Amino acid sequence: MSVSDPTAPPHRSGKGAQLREHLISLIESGLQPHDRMPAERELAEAFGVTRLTARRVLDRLRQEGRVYRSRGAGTFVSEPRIAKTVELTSFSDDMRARGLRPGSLHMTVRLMAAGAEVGAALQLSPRDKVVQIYRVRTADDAPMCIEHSYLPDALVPGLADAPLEGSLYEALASRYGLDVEKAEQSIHATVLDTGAAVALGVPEFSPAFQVRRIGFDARGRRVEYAQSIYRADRYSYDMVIYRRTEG
Amino acid sequence: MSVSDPTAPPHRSGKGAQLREHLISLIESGLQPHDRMPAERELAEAFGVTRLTARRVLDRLRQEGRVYRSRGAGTFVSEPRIAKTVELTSFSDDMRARGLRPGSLHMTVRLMAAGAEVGAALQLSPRDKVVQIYRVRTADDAPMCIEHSYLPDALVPGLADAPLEGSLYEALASRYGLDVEKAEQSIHATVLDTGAAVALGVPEFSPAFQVRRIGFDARGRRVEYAQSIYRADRYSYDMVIYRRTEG
DNA sequence: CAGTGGTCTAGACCACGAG
DNA sequence: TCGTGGTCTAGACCACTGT
Repeated sequence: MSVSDPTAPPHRSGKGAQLREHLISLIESGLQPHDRMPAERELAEAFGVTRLTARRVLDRLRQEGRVYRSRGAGTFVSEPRIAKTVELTSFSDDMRARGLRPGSLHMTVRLMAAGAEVGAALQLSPRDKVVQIYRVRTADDAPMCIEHSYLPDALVPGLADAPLEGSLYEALASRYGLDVEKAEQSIHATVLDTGAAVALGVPEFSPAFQVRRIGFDARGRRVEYAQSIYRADRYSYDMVIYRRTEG
Repeated sequence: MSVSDPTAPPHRSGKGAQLREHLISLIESGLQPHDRMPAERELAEAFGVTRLTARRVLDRLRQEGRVYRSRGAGTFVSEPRIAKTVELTSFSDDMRARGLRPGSLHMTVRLMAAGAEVGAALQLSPRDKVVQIYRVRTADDAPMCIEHSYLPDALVPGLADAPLEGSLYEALASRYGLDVEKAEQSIHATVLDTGAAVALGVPEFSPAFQVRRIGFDARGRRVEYAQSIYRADRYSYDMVIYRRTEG
């Protein structure tokens, strides 16, 4: 069948992925918002797949907010997305999605004991070793947020010795085979204390987001605890959310 | 086949829904976190459904964060959720999920011209009529947020005359058949001005969330524009997010 | 009424994980 | 090697929408 490419991740090949690419280009260049998409049976015949395959692709596009579906009527192009779907992204990807160039300042990496707060978040003993990464993250070279990340040293041996560049998540994947698949995140509104205000280059007591995040891999292991402070004047949290489909 | 019940909404009946109920009770009472769930083929045979049906149910449980899946290994129970999945909820449901009793103070309802900001958000002419609903929302009788909601008068005729109690979304569904299925939401960190601080009963310049939301129905019509200010000392935004499954 | 999406059946082959 | 999830085929009946 010559369908498989052992180096490709799941989803990348397969008929569904090809149909998906076609539909996305259709949405982005051929159709207007609220235009009707081809019906499931139509797509199935035109692309030589079964209706189920066409359906899965359309369902995913709906989940992403690109189309909406109405039983008995059809599938329709959504209005252009002004906000991103809620998903887990690295700071780098997040900034690029906003049209900004990500960077880092003042990075320090060190090995330390987890202590109470980090230990509780990562479910380690307070005496267990963690790698702490401190960075001032920049967007178009201006400070955007202060980030403290903590990773269990047992999962990332030697990380403290090899300086990392760019995305931490990419480094975790390539060096340790660790993929952060899920995160629990809590966002608070706060104001900046003196130290944070200086680091971000804004006045003291400016409004800010405080984000605490625990990252999990596919097996449910706690891989990362991150605490970030974002400048509110440059950052807003935009999302598309859906009502639960059922009780 | 006697499967259908004309009064039941989609999903409520059907073999998938029954299997789902069984699996949820399994997760909540029979299994521990990281225990393996029955395999797809096993469930299919035990419940007299095809593997595809069992698979859809498990996939949905994964999407909700209740299980995680690993190719070649199996499907496993997730750790208890300490944060809610991101989904569109009414203020009332949100508060109840946090174990608080929702209420309202100082509600006023009036008919007004949309004007520039509301008109742009709802894609109406600035001279079109909208219903404005102002409420101070309470949790356990203490102020939690200030909310201004705007709805196109053409979609909710007479809403301004009949006082509403409880959830706005429930009233929209029961009186007008309007279901808000999707929302675009933008959250900013800010500090309270004098008027908002007085209404919420906290000091001036206290940190706060400002939330702007546009609600859409299943056909993509703009049904609601809401602007809310939440006290940061009582409110945090908690969520579970997932990494995109593919490029 | 015809056409649409929602659900389901009964199989199949593949890639991956663990023993 | 064997069981798992991931993908796919070729049909079917139902509920709902719009004409």
